Amino acid sequence: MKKTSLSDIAKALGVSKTLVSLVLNNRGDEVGINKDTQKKVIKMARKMNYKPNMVARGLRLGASKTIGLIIPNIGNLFYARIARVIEDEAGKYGYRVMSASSDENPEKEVGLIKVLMERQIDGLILASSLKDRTEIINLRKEKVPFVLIDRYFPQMKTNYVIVDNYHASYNVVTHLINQGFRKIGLLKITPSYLTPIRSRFEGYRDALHDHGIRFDKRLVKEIPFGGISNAMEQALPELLFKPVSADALFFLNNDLTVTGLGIINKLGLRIPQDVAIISFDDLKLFQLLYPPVTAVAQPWQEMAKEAVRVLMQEIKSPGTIKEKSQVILPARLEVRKSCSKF
Amino acid sequence: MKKTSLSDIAKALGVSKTLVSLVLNNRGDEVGINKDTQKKVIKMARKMNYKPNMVARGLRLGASKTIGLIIPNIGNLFYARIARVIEDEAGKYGYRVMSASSDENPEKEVGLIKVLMERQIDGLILASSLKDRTEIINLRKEKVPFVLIDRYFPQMKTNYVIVDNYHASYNVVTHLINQGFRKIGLLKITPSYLTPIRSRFEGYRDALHDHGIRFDKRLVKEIPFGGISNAMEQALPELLFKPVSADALFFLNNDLTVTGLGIINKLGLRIPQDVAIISFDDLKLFQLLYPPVTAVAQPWQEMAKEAVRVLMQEIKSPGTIKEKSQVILPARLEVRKSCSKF
DNA sequence: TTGAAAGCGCTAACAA
DNA sequence: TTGTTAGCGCTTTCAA
Repeated sequence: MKKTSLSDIAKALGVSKTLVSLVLNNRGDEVGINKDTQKKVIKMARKMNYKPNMVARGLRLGASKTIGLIIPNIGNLFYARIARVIEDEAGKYGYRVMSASSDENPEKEVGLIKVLMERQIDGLILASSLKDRTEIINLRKEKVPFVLIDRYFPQMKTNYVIVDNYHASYNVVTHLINQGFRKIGLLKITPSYLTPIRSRFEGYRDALHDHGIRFDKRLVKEIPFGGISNAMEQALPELLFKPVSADALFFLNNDLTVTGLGIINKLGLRIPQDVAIISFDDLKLFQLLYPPVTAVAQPWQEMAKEAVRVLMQEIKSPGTIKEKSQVILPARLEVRKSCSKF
Repeated sequence: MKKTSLSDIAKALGVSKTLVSLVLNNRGDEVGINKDTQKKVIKMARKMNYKPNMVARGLRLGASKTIGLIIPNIGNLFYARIARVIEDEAGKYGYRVMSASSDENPEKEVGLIKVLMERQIDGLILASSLKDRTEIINLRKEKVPFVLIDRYFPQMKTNYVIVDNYHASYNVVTHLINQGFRKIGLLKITPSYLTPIRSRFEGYRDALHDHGIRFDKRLVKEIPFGGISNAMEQALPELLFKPVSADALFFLNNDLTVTGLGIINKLGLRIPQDVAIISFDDLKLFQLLYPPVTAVAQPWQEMAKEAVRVLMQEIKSPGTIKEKSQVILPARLEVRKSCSKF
């Protein structure tokens, strides 16, 4: 038993497809179709359990009512929450979302973009791990409406919604310095060309500089996305013991913090007496750790909402808006006990 | 500048669409198309930046190469991780996934099923919040291949991949009893008709019974999905203080545990001296809490993998397999210090 | 107030 | 070795 189509209904009723289509799209009155005919059509549609084929509709209309979402990893709570909000917001406009994880892998990301484009997405929200912007320039050439989130390309005029990483990081480091810490280790996720990572690094560097503390590159470690555990097992002792002897650690994402806390625990070090801790990206459980972990709470909800808003605007009036929407959201430092001296 | 289609290439080359289609689908040799012609076609396709329109292809072929995933909330790490694995696994077969969150709301879920069906998904993975199976019976009538995960319908012969909730829960409670706890509070998420919740409850009840402990319904609290915080603020004091005075709490999902821990903390109670804690569903940070939280680690990875495997099998040979795949995976109890009397 | 026909981009049967 | 034609299910002119 095949699915019923418009013409099945039309045939059953001895009318035309057009008529059925019109009625079922609530354009019956507008066009002036007999009320009774309308009733008949609707009744028959229900009786035959008709479900419109949105794919066919999309093909005809040239719009799939689907947006793509590419993020590093939907299995990371930061992005999972964003995905959730995007799903809800896009849903309000009748859009569904197809999401895909890039694993911070540029080649994979390029592949995903291609796949999603082939599936005729009407727009794309992208937390890109791309190194250079050529791929983004391509995107623009293809005329897909898109919005960058979390990461952007400073040299390019695109839509984006990001967090003010520089100041958030600057504030973190300033706070640590004010608390009396001087040897602040920084744990970056790679690839380190990602704009949030770079901005956070610059905030770190400038805050040190502005407080007269010399930058020591031994305090900065890069941790590859694909092998966090191993890299951290090696990096943390190097940072925490002689000769480097960091007295504070600043983790640049939630995975790093969680893994880092585990290792610090195993090493038998006390927080904050032996080492202070601050995390970029906040998790609920951070409040319940002993001691509670200070963290930068990112405005993920606003970011997702704004991204959808901007994308919908771009989809509605493609190209007409000359100035791109560029949104920079502040992050909040949640000071807890993991970074207080004494 | 519109996108290039097959016929654009055909026109540019003065050949037929068929030819182009055949070549681009790597069926050139099979059919026996001139090597040179093939080269020309491929070159022109590249030159014109051709991207196949999978929607049109899907319409023609009657297969979208898309599967739907409906879960309670992709913003919950348990489901986010599952979604990630499903994405990866389905990708291996050339499928993309469209996910949607039901918020444990049956009406919303029915709506989502409809929307996804309209979008011509080839299959559905469903962590259902439906109360009765009529909707699932409909699904079967529609002939969409589907697999239930996490939750199932005992009276129905469907594909499903679930966790052995009953025994996991039985083991938890037995462990608590062996540790000397007697007044074990149970915090269920609603709707409580969900099979995992029911099975866990039954495991709880039977374990108590088998150890000669009387079931006390005052020890069981239902927490609505939509208002966890408020409900817990009220429920926990009722459980923990007189006259009920629970000496242990068993939380039936990670949200409950996280919220619960926060409240216990605020109440100034010590774990496990004042109250022991066990969580259904494990989180990395549970190991780092003070004390570390005992938890049931669910095999989410296997569950997701199996679900995709079964679904792909069902899609490939629809209806031919008479016996449905029913997979029940064991869960592991990770004993930590939050539930030891010592 | 309704219908016929074209066409979105693709593939498959059949012909040449 | 290649082309013609039909049709997936839908909407939209245009005509009646």
